[in-house]
This record gives sequence, structure tokens and C-alpha cells, in this order.
Amino acid sequence: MSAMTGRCVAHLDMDAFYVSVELRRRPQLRGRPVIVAGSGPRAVVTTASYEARRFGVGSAMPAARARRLCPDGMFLEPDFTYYREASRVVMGIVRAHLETVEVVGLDEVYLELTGLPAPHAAMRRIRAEIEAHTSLTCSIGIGPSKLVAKVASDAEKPQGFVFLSREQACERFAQAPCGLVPGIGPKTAERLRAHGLDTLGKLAAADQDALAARFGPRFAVELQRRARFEDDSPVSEHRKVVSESREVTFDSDIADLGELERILERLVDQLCGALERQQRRGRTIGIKVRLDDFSTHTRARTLLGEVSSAEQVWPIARELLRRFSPPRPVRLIGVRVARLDAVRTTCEDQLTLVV
DNA sequence: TCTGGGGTCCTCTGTCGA
DNA sequence: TCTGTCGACAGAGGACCC
Repeated sequence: MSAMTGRCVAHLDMDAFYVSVELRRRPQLRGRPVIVAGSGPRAVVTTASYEARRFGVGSAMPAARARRLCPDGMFLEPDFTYYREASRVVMGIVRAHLETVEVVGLDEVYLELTGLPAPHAAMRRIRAEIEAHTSLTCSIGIGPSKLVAKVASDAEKPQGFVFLSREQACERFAQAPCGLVPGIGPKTAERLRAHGLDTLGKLAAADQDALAARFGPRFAVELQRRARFEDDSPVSEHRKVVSESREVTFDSDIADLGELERILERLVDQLCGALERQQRRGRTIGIKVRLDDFSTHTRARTLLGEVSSAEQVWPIARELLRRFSPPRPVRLIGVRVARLDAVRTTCEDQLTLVV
């Protein structure tokens, strides 16, 4: 626990979650390289078992590439209904032990432990209970902030249990690439590398003014704070859902506007059906179009009042598409309703409602 | 061999009214 | 009355996350 502030946060991250859930109902696959990925020509890998990762297979990789890297791998179609149910059980166990939990996706959660008499023991109990009830394992990181806890939980996967102070995190990851830290993605890491900042230690020690000149004053401060593992963001149970969308990538590109309109109308129906079931309404209607050169274009219109029905959304979405008039074949089309009213608030609600 | 789906947040730019 | 500026919004693009 941090001596100065007394703050204590845990990050609990399920190990190869989707694959592990699949292995419960297909135990004969244990020990084999298992890859959860879509089956279409443009599918990507959702999760790979640790055995598959040894072949170089990783999340977000095109499934076609994964098949080449790991031809004997067992490829499974994602079954999100099944994963959501498993997640609900895990999160139920966590909530039974602790009050302040922030669910991030199906397989990870931040926990506020500040004030607990024995936070480490509490986390070991939670982990044991999850494993006993679900046969699923997780990794746990504990630190004085969400940032330290998150990086600590990743450090010794699977089944890790890592406790670090901020200072220990700085020391342990000083030689690590900047992209280790959440919020520094591939693009930013590459830009940093181009300026000689290839490790978190170098970024943490970089000259603030020089950094600001290259990345802008605000982003520079944020980058350096992350490199120094400085973070005081709260574990917040209530996250406002501000938009909802549906999109689809085609197996092959589509140039015909009439066909695009028919597909967009189906997406509008799906989205509006979900919104109406949730009794949610929004003021901004948007479309998204990805062309065959992978450039992404969005068009949006904000209305005076809130809407949710397909009868209201579809004419606007259609007009946005017609006005954009895709100049090249289209590989993805999507529709979005944003500036949603504030009915549903927590991530958990969102996860359970979308089923 | 290209690159999902569903989100959030940030930045830049243009517009408009005070 | 003219001009500049400031803030709020909206739209678009992009980075990032799971």
C-alpha cells in the first residue's frame, strides 16, 4: 500500500478469457493451441491460448495470418453470449466481496481496496473463489493506482500476483518499451521512438519542454505522467454510455449504393431495436464508411430532439450516405446514435443488456 | 497477408452569437 | 457601427482500449 496516500487498487484480469471459457466445454482441447477468431476472410483473432501465442499468434491479428503461423491450431468461432454469461458469474463473485468495482469489458475489473485491513489476502480469497466456482484463472496486480495495478497484473500472466509501489513500477519497467503503458499505443510509441525515446525510463526523464514542442503541452504532460506511473484516476462504478453503434465489414468490397443502403437499413433496424428495448434515445445520428483503401469517413447530424425509432433514424442515415456518396468501393459501413440520454449508467448494465 | 466490432476520448476546425 | 475575440457546439478524423 502506498505509504503517503494509503490508496490501494487492484486490477483483476482473466487469463486468455474467451479461450479458457471455451476449454471448459471442450476439455479435450486443453494443452493444444486454441484460437478464438471469426471465420470470414477478413476476420481477426479475438483471443489465443498461451500454446498458440508461442507460434506468434496474438489478439487483433488477421485470422488468415494466424492460420499460416499455426496451421494445426484449433480455430473456434466466438460465442459472446456464452462469454457474457461466464463474465456475469465472475463479476458476481467480485461484487460479493467488494463495493467499489469498475468493470472494463468482459474480462477485467478494477477494485478499490483502500481501507481494507488485508487487501492482499482479500484478493487471494477472491481469486480462489473464482477458480473454485468457474475453473477459470486470473492475474492480479495491486498498487497505489489503477495504472500501476494494470501494468502489474500484466507482468506475470497467467496466474500472476504482483504487488508494486509506484517507485517499484518505475524501476521494474524502466527498460520496457513505452507501449507497455496503457494510453501509449503503436502510433505514439513509434513517434516517441523516432525521437529516441524507446523506453519508459527515457520518457520519464525526458526534457519536458522538448517533449511539449513535439507532442503538444497537454499530451506531453500526460505521456510523462504515465511513464512515471503517476495516476490518481478513481475506480468509478458508473460510466455513462454516450453512444451505441452497429457496423459490419463485408467479405468483399461493395460499390453499389443501393446494396449499401439495404445493408445500412438493416443495421439501423438492429441498432434502433436495441435502443428501444433499453428505452434510450439520442440526438446525433452518424454513419461510418471505410473505403477499400482503409480510409475511414464519418458523417453526422445532430437533431433538436431525441430519437430512437428506425422510422426517425433511417431517413437521416440514408441521406448522410447519399450525400457522402462513397468515391471508392466500401469495405465497412456502420451507423451510430450518440448524445444518448442518461438512463443506463454502469458498464455492467451495458454488458448485460446488449445480449 | 493486410487490418473486427463496439466503444471512449482528444484535437482541430468552422460557425455563430454575445 | 465596425472589428475582434471568446466560448459553446458541432462535425470530422484519429488514437486507443478490450
